[in-house]
Amino acid sequence: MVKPNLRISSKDKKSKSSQAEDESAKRTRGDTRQNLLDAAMEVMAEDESGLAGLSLRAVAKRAGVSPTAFYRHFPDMEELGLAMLDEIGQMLRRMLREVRKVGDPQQMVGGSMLTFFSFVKQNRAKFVVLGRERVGGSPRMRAAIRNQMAFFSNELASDIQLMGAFPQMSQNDHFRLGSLIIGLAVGAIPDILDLPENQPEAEQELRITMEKQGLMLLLGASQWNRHQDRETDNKDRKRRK
Amino acid sequence: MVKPNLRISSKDKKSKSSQAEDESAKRTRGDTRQNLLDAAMEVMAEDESGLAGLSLRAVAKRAGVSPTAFYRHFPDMEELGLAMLDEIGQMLRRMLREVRKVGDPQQMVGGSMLTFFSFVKQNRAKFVVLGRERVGGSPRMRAAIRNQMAFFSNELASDIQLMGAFPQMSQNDHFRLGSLIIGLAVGAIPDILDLPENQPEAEQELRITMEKQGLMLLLGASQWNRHQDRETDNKDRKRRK
DNA sequence: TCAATCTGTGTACAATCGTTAACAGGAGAC
DNA sequence: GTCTCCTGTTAACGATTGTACACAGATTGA
Repeated sequence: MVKPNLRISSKDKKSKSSQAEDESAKRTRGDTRQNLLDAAMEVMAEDESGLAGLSLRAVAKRAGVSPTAFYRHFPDMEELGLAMLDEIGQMLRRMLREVRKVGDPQQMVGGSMLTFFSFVKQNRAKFVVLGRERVGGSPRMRAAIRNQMAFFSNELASDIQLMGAFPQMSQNDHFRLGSLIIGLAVGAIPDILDLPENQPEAEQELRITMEKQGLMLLLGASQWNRHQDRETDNKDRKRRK
Repeated sequence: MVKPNLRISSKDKKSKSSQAEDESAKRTRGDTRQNLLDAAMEVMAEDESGLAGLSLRAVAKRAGVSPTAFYRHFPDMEELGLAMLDEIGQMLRRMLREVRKVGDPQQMVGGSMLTFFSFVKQNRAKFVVLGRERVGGSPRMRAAIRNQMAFFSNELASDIQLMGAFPQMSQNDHFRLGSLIIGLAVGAIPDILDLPENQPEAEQELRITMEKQGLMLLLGASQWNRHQDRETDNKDRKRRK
């Protein structure tokens, strides 16, 4: 089983990251590093290339800075990518905190989909990066993303376990359920991102589908042990810690 | 591999590349178009960029052809990408045919994961393209992939429906189940592709997880209507073609 | 106060990019 | 035979790329 090794933000210097989304204002003064990060995400979201195909000069120009200034903050594009991932991780943890307030699994899944939706729409660029680099990025990038996802699967799993809804389900299977739910959400990212703008019914449709699918998962989990028992629990006693 | 080569001062440039790779045998003569397609997929699989960041010249060189020859077959890189998708679709349909031989849903899910695994490993480059362009590609590309996936969800759904395992489940919910399973498989693509080479136990672990997750889905589906009935069956009047 | 360190600038250069243009060999139709 | 596509070539272009270098103001520490 994957052990999540969460990479905490490395540098945490001023970290006065402005939450305001005003494009022009936030670029006017100071923190070039942050501007470069934001610029990179913007360019990636508009343009249709991955981090690998991202032009250093384009990023610098978008950040309102000369190309060579880039090297003052990042030795590499990949390093910038990893820094982006830190930001994305923070955002995701914020999301997790919002999801965690509920105490009932069923309600939690339903509500989670709602928060997930709003987070994707509010942090569009970040999710573009996330979804894109998960498959296309460098090995380091992919590994980092996989870690993030494993971390969330774990958190989700232990949340559900603490709720005690499925008391006989093993920890491993709790984790599998968690990663199943996370996978459902992550898999829906491209669908959410490509949602037609002025057509709320399509969004509603997708939302309902996701909610129903989430409930289906939970329902399966609730029957899991019963099923496992009937199946004369064959090859699952190999590791149960 | 020996071209006519009757120009006066030819440089014999491909003497090196013609021997090293097993792949190069198939592009010795004839069908340049196919060679370009294969070359593009190879470059994409090795390189870590999407189709957008793919160099026309690199593809041409890999195909053993001059850059300008590209235009004889494709006006555009995107057009080549769509052609690639056609090939990928064929491959997927081949896979579907192999999966369909089973008559029992539970067995089918278990077996499907196996065939899926072997297909991913056998067609690595194609799955790299598929997973990557699903999120990062051009709108046309993304739409085409979404279509493919919807097609497969549909096929899978009607297969399951024909088996009659969940008689009271609506067609819509059958479709949701289908896309849930497809999503599970697609979501696992990056995990499978990144599997360490010489470590079969990790692969086995992933396979078990996928199988269990698939079964969890089915289990949830089997309880679906019971649950729905209890839930004061809300409105589910959507259209599907 | 002087010196050092950051952080930005502009210039420059070699590679590589996509694309156009002119041209040549081969194959089939006549 | 000739004529005409089809498919490949080389040469060349202008643009854009990443990066190295030298330099300048601003901040900081002594």
